[in-house]
Amino acid sequence: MPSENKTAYAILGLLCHEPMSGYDIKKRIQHSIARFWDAGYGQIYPSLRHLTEQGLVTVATGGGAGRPDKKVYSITEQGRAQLISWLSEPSATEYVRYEILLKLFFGNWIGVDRNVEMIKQFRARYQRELGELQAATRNLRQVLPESPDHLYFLLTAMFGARVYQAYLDWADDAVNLLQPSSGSRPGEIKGGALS
Amino acid sequence: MPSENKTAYAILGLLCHEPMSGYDIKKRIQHSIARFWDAGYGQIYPSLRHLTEQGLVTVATGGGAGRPDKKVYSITEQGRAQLISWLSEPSATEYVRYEILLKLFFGNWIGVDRNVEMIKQFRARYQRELGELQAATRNLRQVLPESPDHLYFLLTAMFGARVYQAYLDWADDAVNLLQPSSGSRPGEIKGGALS
DNA sequence: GCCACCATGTAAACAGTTACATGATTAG
DNA sequence: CTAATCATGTAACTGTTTACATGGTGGC
Repeated sequence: MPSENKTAYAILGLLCHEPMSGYDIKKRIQHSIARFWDAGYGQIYPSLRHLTEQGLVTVATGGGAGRPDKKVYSITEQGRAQLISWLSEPSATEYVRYEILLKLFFGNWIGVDRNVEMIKQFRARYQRELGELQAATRNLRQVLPESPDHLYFLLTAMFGARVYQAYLDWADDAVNLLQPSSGSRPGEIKGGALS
Repeated sequence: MPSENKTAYAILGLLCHEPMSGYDIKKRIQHSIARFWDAGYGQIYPSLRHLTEQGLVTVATGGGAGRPDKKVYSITEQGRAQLISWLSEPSATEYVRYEILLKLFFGNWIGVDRNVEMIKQFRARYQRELGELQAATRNLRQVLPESPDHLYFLLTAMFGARVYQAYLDWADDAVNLLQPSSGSRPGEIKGGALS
């Protein structure tokens, strides 16, 4: 998907908060933006080299006692300006790829039970994730008054919570539609999204 | 994203219903699976060639009066078997890329108003799409008793409706959090996803 | 005559994943 | 001693988008 390397902006954004190594960036991504924008080492290291060549970040090698090969990257004034400029532009439309829906769309070629099983697995996955997200959301809301810098993190967590909850609600609707026998009277569907 | 060409399975699935040209496939995708699995000509035509080479589909050139260069693709028994085998496998986890959340995550570097504006644009986009989806969903539900083959299409439409509604709800929460002044009392947030 | 739509494709660039390669340190 | 974690990177491959190229048909 050619655009202008959004992942590099993600890295720039993280470095805007504090200087870090590529390894640190990966970890930071993991428990912040990975749910909606993930990146592997195969993207991070080449991006850091590219950003360095462009003068948007600088490197400071070594330093840490006993581990001389650690490279700490810092954002430059130029990099900061570039990031802010990008942040102000309107964002591209969302890109999603739901293999489960693709399979389900052609679900009439396999048995109902197999489709139901797939949906239930999907549901279980996100029930777990929703639990974690809700805990994080509650936590962030509590500390908001003291540290308002967590506001934007909270917003993204809230997004996840809303969407994952929608996943669960849909999964329940779907199973009820496919297996009208188990649990609800035929034709009965609860929830407001259908009315 | 290496996997094993899921888009080819999408094409196979569409051809399983009825023989079509590459051009027809593109249009069919547009108003069926594009919301969760889109594909352009640059993927469709090469995929069709590949599928033909593998013997999963066959081509019938010409035929249509006055337009001799139309190629109609049909799925083979082998293709059908391959599709069904794939449908039965567990699906990979969902792949998403939300540029708006990436920008919002670094929202503290730009003004609150700009973030709010971005969220409102996001909201407007999906409000429109939700309207269309809900209309389609209502329609599909009505014709379900006569034509149960639309069941799986309905399920994917319901998914979209649920998720897009979640987008709208989140957008309202987010704007309220960022601008406590306009419309609601400070600290007040409606909706169940936060409690 | 022009524009929209039908219809097929290719090539280049870009984005992203996976597998590989290397080696130091630390906790059990 | 061995497993996990720290730490950096490359190369090959796959998937996707975009831009380009071509030409016919039908309506205004």
